[in-house]
Amino acid sequence: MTRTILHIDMNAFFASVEQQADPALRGKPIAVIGSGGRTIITTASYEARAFGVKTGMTVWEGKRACPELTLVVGDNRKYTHASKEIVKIFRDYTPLVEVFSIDEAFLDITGSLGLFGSAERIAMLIKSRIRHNLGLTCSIGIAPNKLLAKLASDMQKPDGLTVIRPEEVTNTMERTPIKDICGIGRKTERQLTLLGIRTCGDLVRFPVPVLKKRFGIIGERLHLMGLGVDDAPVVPDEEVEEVKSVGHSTTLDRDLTERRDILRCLLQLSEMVGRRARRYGVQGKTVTLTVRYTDFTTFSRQESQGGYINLSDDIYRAAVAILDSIELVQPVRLLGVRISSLRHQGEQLPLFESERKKALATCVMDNVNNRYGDFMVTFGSLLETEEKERGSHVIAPAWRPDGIRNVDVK
DNA sequence: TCTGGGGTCCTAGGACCC
DNA sequence: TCTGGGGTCCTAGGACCC
Repeated sequence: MTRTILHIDMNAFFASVEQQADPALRGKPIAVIGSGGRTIITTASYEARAFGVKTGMTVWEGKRACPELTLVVGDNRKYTHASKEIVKIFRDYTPLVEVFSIDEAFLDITGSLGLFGSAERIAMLIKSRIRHNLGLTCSIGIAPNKLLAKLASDMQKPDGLTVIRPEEVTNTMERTPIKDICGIGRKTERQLTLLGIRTCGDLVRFPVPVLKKRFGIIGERLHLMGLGVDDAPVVPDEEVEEVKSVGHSTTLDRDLTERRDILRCLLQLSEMVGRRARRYGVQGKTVTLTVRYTDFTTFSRQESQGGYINLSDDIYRAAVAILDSIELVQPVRLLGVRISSLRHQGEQLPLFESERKKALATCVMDNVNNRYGDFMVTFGSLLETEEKERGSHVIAPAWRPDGIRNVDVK
């Protein structure tokens, strides 16, 4: 049966939310950035894009492209709030809403067409309500599957509405560049280009066995992508799988060489990972430490623990143990801590008195921090840390209001 | 004055056990 | 006085997404 899928992509989401919140920013070139010393541009307003300011640029590059660029440090709470409001609107038209990221969603409206008339009408209603309630614009793609809907939403920006009808698929794909397909990144594009493949039309005509030999399992998928075929269902939030890992990493304001500086950073990261894991109610068996050197070479080392952990102190000890097994040969630019192989935490209290006390103290600390903000209460050694180095400068467009999802597009 | 941070999935090789 | 093979767990790295 033919499905009707909508993909909704908010236009310059973070920047638009900031412009709505502060009228003085409207109509101006602005860029939303992180709070760290070596941050990048997360989102540029359309006014800024006109000057060539792009996501991923350094602040300095952005300023060079557009000297009057206004920089705004991102505020996740604003975006989360806006995102939740938008998702509420989606749910008025179908229960099948898959929140793909903080500013993107797929809707399966196959069953809602009878009630609302047509896909275009639903799309127009959604656009007008988002504009009216939040002052934001979005681009919507309508197509028979997720791959094509996502492709369509990208075709007209900002404030676009693009339909790819089943009978138009072959024609559309013929001239679509492969890099426009969700799932074909820079590396794959380069490899395909070397094979003389530039459009989906080229991809479809290329022999599948050769693709399979070159790309393995992905090879077959690539062929289907080129055809515009995609059977992946829209998976509503309730059915989304459990989170598989919890991690934090940070690019330091300056490269570190001193062990005590590195340890302090690891403690801070371990605390952020632990607290989030405890909030999710999960424990991890594997701890991974990631290191990036000055010259950008990046590597990770992981170690399975004897049992499942989520106390900051336990994570910290594991991270330090891994650190001690490495010989650092350059100053450190980035550090990351992650736990994986997760399981749900049971209710049982630790067996030993000392462990029970540690768990209880952690719980009290979490409550204070959850209520009053990050790092109000924390380990003693963190208190020497500079104010600006503390806290979570997490600003990630892929971050989801409620947990994490499966990105699989097969 | 270079290059963020949150994730998922896949591959490949080694250890270990039967 | 032989050299197979399957299953599982673990580790490292890379591609991709927003």
